Amino acid sequence: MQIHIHAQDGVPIYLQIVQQIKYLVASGRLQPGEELPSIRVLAEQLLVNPNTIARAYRELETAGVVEKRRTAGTFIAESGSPLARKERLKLLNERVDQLLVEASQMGFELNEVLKLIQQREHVLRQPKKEERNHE
Amino acid sequence: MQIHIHAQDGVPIYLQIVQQIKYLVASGRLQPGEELPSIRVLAEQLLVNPNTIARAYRELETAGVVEKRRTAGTFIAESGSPLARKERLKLLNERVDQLLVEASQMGFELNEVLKLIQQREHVLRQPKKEERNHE
DNA sequence: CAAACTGTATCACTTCAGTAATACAACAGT
DNA sequence: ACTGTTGTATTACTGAAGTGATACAGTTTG
Repeated sequence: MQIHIHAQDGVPIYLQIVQQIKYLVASGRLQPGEELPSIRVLAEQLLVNPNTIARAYRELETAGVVEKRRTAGTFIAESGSPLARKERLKLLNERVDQLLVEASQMGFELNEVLKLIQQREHVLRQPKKEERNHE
Repeated sequence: MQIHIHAQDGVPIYLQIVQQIKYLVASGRLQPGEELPSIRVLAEQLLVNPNTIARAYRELETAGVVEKRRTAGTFIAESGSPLARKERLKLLNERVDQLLVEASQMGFELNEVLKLIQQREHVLRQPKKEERNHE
């Protein structure tokens, strides 16, 4: 599994991991049921403390992205997050609000935002080999 | 100017101020050229240290929302942020990506996201007196 | 020029987020 | 049962973020 840590990006390591795994799942490059590297293995690979990986995995589990089986390992969860639709909608609403306020601040029109979203969605759904610059 | 601080929300005071002022500008309730309360006055009103307000105003100035005139006060900036379009697009792209990944994680389809955005935009653009629950 | 107002700068205190070292507990396979 | 693998828990260090006390530096205006 390809995960890259950018040391002094300001973004904490465990969060970089969380985000990248979410990307991988969202784009289908990690499939439900698939096993993730064990905490220690990934820790060694990325040269960080196992606790840091453990934390990332814990967050991913809370978010419903991943499922931990006691002594067997960590796996991509079967379906989407088990949160109630109402909860999810509330969360999504907050995100959308943030986005719209920022966009408005930056002087973008609604149409531009919508167009941009369709473009990015397209990119996310059809990840080609060339296209992996996510920063 | 109506700003409310929720003490232990986890969100730092200066950020709450920044966000609320951005909302007020984005929704047109604060107009370009309008003067903000002086640092000390707002500090007293909100019962926080003047430094905290100063910080909020500084961030807003950096973001291009606000303009400080040495000894005259702080005012809503005339036009949108002066950032180059390219910069703004890059920022917006990041936000959009985040949103889409989260939405996908939560099991939402593109159409639902788009619809939601149009709803929220409508709310932001037409703020009625009754409609000021932004949390 | 003194008083009253702007925003600014410096420094110190406190808390907490991020990370690490290290020891623990459960299960699988030989 | 032993060994090696999981993930877990406890504790401690460190640096940065958030806030505050307090002093500074320009304008305006009486």
